Amino acid sequence: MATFQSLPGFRDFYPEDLARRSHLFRVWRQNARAFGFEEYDGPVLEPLELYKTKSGDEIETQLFSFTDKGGREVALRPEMTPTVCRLVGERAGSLKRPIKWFSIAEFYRYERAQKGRQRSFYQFNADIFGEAGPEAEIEIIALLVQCLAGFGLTAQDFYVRLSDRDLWFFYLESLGCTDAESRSLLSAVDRFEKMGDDAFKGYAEAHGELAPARKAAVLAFLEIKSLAALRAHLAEGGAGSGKLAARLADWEKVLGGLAAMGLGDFVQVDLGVVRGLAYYTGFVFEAFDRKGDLRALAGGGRYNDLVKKLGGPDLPAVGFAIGDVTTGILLEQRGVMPALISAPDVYVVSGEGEPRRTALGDVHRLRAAGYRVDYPLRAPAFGKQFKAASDSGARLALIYGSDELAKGVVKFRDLCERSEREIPLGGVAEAEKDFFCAGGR
RNA sequence: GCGGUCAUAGCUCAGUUGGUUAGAGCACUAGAUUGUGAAUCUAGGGGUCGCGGGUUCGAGUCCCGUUGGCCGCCCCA
Repeated sequence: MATFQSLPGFRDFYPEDLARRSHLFRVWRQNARAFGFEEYDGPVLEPLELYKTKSGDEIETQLFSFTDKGGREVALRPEMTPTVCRLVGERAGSLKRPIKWFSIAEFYRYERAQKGRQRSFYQFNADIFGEAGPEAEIEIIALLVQCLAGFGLTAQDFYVRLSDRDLWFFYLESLGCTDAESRSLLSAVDRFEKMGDDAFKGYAEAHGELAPARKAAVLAFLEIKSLAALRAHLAEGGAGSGKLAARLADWEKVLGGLAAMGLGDFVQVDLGVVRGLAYYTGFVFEAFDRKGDLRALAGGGRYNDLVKKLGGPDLPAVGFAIGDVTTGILLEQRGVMPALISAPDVYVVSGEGEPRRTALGDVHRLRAAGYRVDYPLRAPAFGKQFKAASDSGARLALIYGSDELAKGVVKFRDLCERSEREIPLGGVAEAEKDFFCAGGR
């Protein structure tokens, strides 16, 4: 049996594992629909160039890529964003705005697997296209919160850190930074939390030592953890700059909208988050567990230039993705992963011969009516069958024996109450209906 | 790509300074039990001890390599 193993970073999903995964998908799908998002999907295999165009040539080292038999350079999808940009871009002219789409799909990345990260994983992706205003951020962040809160997680379990790459650029510009310097500084900000002062080494190498005053300004800015602090900081710097003032107004809208939805406790201003991805153009956000011992649960932001860059029309967009691996770990940790046992509604016990034939007729009728019905394929002794009925987790057992048949009845046993009554043959479907509608389920 | 650590049954593990045919609990199957439930007793299936090589009269045990898991670094769309 040890001859073949699954590939590193790829998981087997035994029924109990798949039940957990399906639980995630169910909650995500249900909430996305509640928010008015439509589900889509795309190909698992895409042209390698699609990802190189979006992320640069180096990305290939992180991809499952190969040359197909037709000589095409292809890659298993490592993310959904380029695909959905293509889909939306192709029909942008005929799609009603705003375009609110979601998907649940499997992705592949050729990376070293570790805690919370596999080479194959699933993501819920949600995006809004065609709305450039901060109203789209409110909607997408609210969905992100609900896609975690929907499991029973609270603001004590996780939170969303909200930042803004535009704000950073405008701020650095007001400090006199060139565009190249700003980009380098943002990459330092991204690493600062983890690396401390070493994060600025890359900047020093490229642009010379960072002036102390400028560094102090950057550090003060990334420490900002509230809207009030941001407001005060910008006022202090005499941020009369129209750009900064306009961004601040957008911040007021986003945080005000989320507060109005009752989600204020889930969102934390945190300019220390910038996300390394160069394609983000405005607000960026990441969801983390409050204890901080897991990697990011979800990440997203605005990417107004990407659809165009990938060959589509000029279409503003904002979106996020949640992964199944870290989310699953968090749900287990917080004890909100339900016990997902798959029990039938009814277990049918029968004798051999005529009783069994009668039972099979009812088994099928009940199944066709939508009940989950199980029975032993090869009927063993009655004692065994009762144990099997009990083990199955079914609420009800139906008993077809020669004694019952002789009387024209079926025994209807409530396995929880351990009570039993007789119902007339042919009245089974109706009795089930009465039982389960009365709250027997 | 780099470092640490681990690997015995489906699961959790035991296995003596290297010594006969590798064990236990749980789980699974069957019987006791041809009509009433989580019990008990009995029996059974399931292992090339991750894989390969070396040392040795003899390796689950010692050595080397390799693959895989876990943890961390790089990266993280």
